[in-house]
Amino acid sequence: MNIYRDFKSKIETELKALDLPAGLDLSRLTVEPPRDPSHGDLSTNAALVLSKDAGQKPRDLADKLAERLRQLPDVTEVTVAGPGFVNIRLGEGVWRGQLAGILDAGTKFASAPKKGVKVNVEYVSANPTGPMHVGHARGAVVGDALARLLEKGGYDVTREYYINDAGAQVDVLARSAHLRYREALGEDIGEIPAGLYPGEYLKDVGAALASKFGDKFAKAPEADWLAEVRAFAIAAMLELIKEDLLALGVNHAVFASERALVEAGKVEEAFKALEAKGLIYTGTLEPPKGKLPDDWEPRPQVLFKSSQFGDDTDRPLKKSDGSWTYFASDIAYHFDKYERGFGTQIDVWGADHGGYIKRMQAAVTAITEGQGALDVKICQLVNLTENGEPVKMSKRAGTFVTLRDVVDRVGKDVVRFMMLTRKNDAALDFDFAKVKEQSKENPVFYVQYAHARAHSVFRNAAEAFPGMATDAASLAKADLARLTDPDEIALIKLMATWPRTVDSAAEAHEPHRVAFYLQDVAAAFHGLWNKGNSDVGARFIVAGDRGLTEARLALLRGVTAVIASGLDVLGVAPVEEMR
RNA sequence: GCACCCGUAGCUCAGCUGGAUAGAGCGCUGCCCUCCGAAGGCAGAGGUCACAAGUUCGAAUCUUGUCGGGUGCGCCA
Repeated sequence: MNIYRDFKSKIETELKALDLPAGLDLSRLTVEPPRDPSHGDLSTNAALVLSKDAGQKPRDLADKLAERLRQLPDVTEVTVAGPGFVNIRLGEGVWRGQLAGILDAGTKFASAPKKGVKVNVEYVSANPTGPMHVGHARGAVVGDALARLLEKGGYDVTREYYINDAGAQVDVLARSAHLRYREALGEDIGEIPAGLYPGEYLKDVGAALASKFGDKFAKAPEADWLAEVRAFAIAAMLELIKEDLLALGVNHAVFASERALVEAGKVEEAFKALEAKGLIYTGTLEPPKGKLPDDWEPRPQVLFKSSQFGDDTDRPLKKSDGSWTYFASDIAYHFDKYERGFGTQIDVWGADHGGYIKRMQAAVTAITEGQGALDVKICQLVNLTENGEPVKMSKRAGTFVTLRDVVDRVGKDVVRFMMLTRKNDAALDFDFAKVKEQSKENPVFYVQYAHARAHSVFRNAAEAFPGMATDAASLAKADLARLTDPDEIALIKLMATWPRTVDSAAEAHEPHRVAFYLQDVAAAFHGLWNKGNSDVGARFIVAGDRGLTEARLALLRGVTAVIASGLDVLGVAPVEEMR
């Protein structure tokens, strides 16, 4: 249920009855809560948007529309304001009905009907060469919350992880693991040579290799063991990564292997598809302006005409030794996703990949002939601090903060919520001390506290009114007409915008909006609560008035449902007590 | 040099894809607990939305330019 959407279609119906020219463009028509509640409950810009095509002055058109809207049931007042806004006020019964609907639907309240649209969200996709660090956490949370948000918005979502297991870095991994393997066999390997991964986590892999292969590969030339050791090490690293992701509550349905893609000939296929469209040629790129790389020299390369699709320059698909670039296999991967039915694709990348967006979108447009759409969400850096002091991170000094460290220290719910308190493309501060603080400065606490506070009332109600049922189904039968306080109605109105929030956040691919919405709901709730401090009659539990108490508990039930529903989108568990 | 992101209250940030008098937290000032959790709330002060043009009924939001900050920039993934 979405009251704003319902009224939009009602308004469209009334517009049709106004005898306006046919074929009006209604795409810009909006029905939303006005910023200033004193203007009304709903506001539409219909007259402003349509006046030109309708050949009427906005105010005249607005007056005619207003006259018709006044006839609708539930509408108590319609006014025309400003340049031609039509403001509608609804009876309180409508809002109480919204609350009843929330109690009925519970956490499913804002779940949109299935759209039958497949969306692929690819996120994390960290190289399988070691455990994940904090930098990966944000992408993991943003991607996962986005997937949950889209599901709630009615999309058919697939969560995917692209394993970069075909490049040079996994060969380095294999060599590093082989060294640890010799170490496990008792050899003194000394210092880890530069260029190899020094991490301790590879010791386990070395030991496992030793028990699996014995000394079979100890003295063998690299060509004999590279493929086997590489596959073994990659598998081990993926297990590590999956454990870390699980600790964060992140679970991908599909792990797509770059190597498998290459071996299946998909890169070749994608290349030929582009070639057939005349988008491949051999040429020499202009040198980059400004600082030239030291070893720059002009070279002919196999290029894709990405500049025809909005990119700044054409991009190479093959290295000079004839092998594919990473870009080439990435095109194949995105084409593969398209062929698997994903017309809408979303990638969540780290900030350092910003320069890669245009070429990837160009490639998707080209190879799907404009049918596929790729949105890329870039996650900016997370600045870790402890009481305001930056946490220094250095791989060499061993002060490297892994994702697991952070989750173990503050818990997955705190990490998840905090990562969503900023737009993904803005940098984020994460202070170890602050995120555990129990005060209103800490948004995680503030929202959880609201949920817990409401539950404390349910617990206390049983004492004040023995036998009173506080479950949603029972409270739905309460006489909601007892809710007359303007702040109570205002809270219901805010809850009624939850489906709207889901829709718009899902459409914009912006899960952070949910986190902000929850803070608004929590604030409205805390405000209502505090009215009870000075005015005993304003409390939720009113001694001697069972009916009023039931009605207010119904309101609280609605609040907990909306908060729990919102937290669920973020992947955060609601708490009922905070002792 | 080019591209992308950013510039909103003293500070940290929202702003519902163009709407009406631009919001919240922190900090500052003044209030509210014999009482459901004060781990909270109420009120006040604080703004040329970096700047300048443009688009239109209407711009923090879209276009262009300028200034300031960040990131990236031919065979790394």
